[in-house]
Amino acid sequence: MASAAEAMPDRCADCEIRRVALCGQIDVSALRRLNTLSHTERLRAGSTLLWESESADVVGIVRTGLLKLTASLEDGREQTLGLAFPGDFIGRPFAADMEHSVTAIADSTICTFSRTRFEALAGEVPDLQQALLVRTFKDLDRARRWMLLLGRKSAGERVASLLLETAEANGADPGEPVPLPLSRQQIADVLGLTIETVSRKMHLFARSGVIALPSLRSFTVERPGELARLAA
Amino acid sequence: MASAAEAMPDRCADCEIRRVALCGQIDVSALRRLNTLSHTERLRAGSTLLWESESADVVGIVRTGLLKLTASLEDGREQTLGLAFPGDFIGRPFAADMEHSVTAIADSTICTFSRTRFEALAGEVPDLQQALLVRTFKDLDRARRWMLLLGRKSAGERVASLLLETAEANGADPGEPVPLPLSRQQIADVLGLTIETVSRKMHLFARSGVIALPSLRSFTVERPGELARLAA
DNA sequence: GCCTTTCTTTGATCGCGGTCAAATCGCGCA
DNA sequence: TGCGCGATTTGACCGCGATCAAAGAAAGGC
Repeated sequence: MASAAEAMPDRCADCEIRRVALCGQIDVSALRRLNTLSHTERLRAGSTLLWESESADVVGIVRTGLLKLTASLEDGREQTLGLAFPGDFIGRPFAADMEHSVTAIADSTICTFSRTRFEALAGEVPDLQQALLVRTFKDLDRARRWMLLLGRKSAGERVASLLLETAEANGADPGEPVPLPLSRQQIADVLGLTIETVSRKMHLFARSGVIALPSLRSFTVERPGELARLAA
Repeated sequence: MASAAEAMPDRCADCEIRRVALCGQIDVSALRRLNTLSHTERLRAGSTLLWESESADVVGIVRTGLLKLTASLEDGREQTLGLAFPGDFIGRPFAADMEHSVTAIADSTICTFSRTRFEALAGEVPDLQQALLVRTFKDLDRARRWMLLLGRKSAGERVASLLLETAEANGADPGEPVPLPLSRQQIADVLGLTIETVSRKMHLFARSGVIALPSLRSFTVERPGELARLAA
């Protein structure tokens, strides 16, 4: 039994993402302080939490759902810069303006914190700052690996790469259906392609027996080795 | 006059990058501790300091020169993921393996540190860790902005963007020559294009009077507004 | 259930940028 | 100054992926 001084906040006690998120890397007293700053934000699919080139006064940790980070050109062309899964950190401590928008793809809940108060707490809790640093390095490496895909891979290689990563992230065995949380347009925005090209390549792979497409929002990997080869 | 206890290390006293680098964000006593860990590494243009997918036991701060971060596919296609200018931090604290190579483009000098010792010091000096965090956020936003270029911009827009950024980074006025530290191949690797396309677009802009190409390794901006428009 | 709306698929065509090839430039060096 | 080699430019051509257009399939509303 934990004493009153060590009690974990109710909201955190049964939170499954604590084992993968920042808040699982700090001790209970720091967690209690972090929790006093936090508000739970519920976001419907399609609504935007933070806007590109506007100042943002909140940061947060994704609790449930799925969000995308995007940047756009004036003429409307859009590129998805990354996805934020449960446990991921969003927002920019120590910077006023956002360089990208953050929009919910699925209904999502986010533990949000005042940016300035989070910054202050990070300054006082080295474990928190270090966990955030390690996570940011991972995000940077993820972003850079995606640059190789965007700069040098063909359309087929891009689609195969995404399918492979999705299947692996789900730990799916060959033949087992893998949920696909993104629409065709969202896949195109992630891969830097058009919706038509995405559709064509997926059905090309399906016709050749590498994958199957049992429904719009799922797929199965029939020949993992071949899919890996196609991803280059 | 500083007392002996506060004396700045000789190597740092006259170092011009201290005002832009991590080492300028920490107090003198922490700087002295950091300095005791450091070795000066001299790198000839073309030689590689850190290798993709190999473990790295050093991190460092670029002092002079210019380096590139690159990732490759098995078949030899290469993408430049970023450039490291004087003051930039390279390497991955808290991670054993590199996800990209770090190669000198020009002769360079780097203050290097044992990765594990740097990690230990960062844990003891919150200012150091915070400065590294802020720098990493900036690197992440830089990388993500480049993703928009790689995913959604045309060849002409990519070339114009690079020329514009280079001119702005040099604070060059219209008509004034801007040094171009990259070869055509290196430009192509940064932009996700081929050398032929880069050459064609640069000469197209020169013929239309937007820029001039007085030498292979320099250019001038003749019509800044038009160049900005071309960058989209 | 049926209708509307939106998303996806498929087809036809076009143009950008890659590929292959050759000429030319520029720099180091004898 | 002329030579040699790598880097750059230029040309010809082609294929990939974008664009435009239309049909088909799901999803939501009444």
